[in-house]
Amino acid sequence: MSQMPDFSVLAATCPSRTSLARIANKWTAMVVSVLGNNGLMRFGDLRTRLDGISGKVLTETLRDLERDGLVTRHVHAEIPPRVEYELTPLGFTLHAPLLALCTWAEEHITEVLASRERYDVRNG
Amino acid sequence: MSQMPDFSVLAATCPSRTSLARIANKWTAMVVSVLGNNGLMRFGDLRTRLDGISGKVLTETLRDLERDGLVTRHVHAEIPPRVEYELTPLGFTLHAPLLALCTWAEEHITEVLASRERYDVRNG
DNA sequence: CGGAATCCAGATGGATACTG
DNA sequence: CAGTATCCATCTGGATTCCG
Repeated sequence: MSQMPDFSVLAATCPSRTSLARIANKWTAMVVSVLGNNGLMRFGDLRTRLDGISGKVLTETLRDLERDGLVTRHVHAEIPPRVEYELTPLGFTLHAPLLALCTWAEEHITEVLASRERYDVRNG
Repeated sequence: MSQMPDFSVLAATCPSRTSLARIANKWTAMVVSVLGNNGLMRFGDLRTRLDGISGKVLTETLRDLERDGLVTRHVHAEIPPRVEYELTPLGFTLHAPLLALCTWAEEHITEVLASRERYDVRNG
């Protein structure tokens, strides 16, 4: 039978690590979660939903996701312009895992905050 | 019935976003994956396993994980010193989700690389 | 051995102004 | 509206050195 090359994110020069760096990222998790929940979304709506993100960072995040094949960009020839984004099938395979991270953060923040307080009291 | 406060990572000032920023991170994903697979591990072994990580970054990552209650640090009074790390029960709840991200990167890197090439040809 | 401290180059990210 | 371009402050992370 044919042999798949062995990729490991643990190897410093393995290309898979560059992909991990993109998906294991705060904004990526939020963008993929929101796009996965809502389907097609305009740039501006995405920006509003991801409270606090700057236009520059959202643009860069979306462009990187598009480059990796996780998001599709739809430009409409209208004035004013309308640009919409949606997950590709590949991107959608990340929706559940990344949404899980967002949900984890929300569900466990009370424990995390308590741990931080204990840690900060013990130390400086 | 009692009411849980609503936490949302989508809200810029919600503390859960600080927790998401910590867990949705390349090195966190790798550290938690490796610790979850191997149990108790020495600092040096972890450093060797996470090929390419600098001592400084590994120290900081582990300290932040410890502060958030995801990792425990065990210091042994020996010469030379031995320091071991392991996931807490809370940290272990992240093992499967974060390992899934590492595995995703390895399993889909071929598609991702192909997409990057197409993108780079179309654009500059 | 497992750090802490220091130094420093480069990446990141915000604010602002401008454009099709 | 959805960017792009520019400027600039901050953060990140590597390399090196030193210590218990």
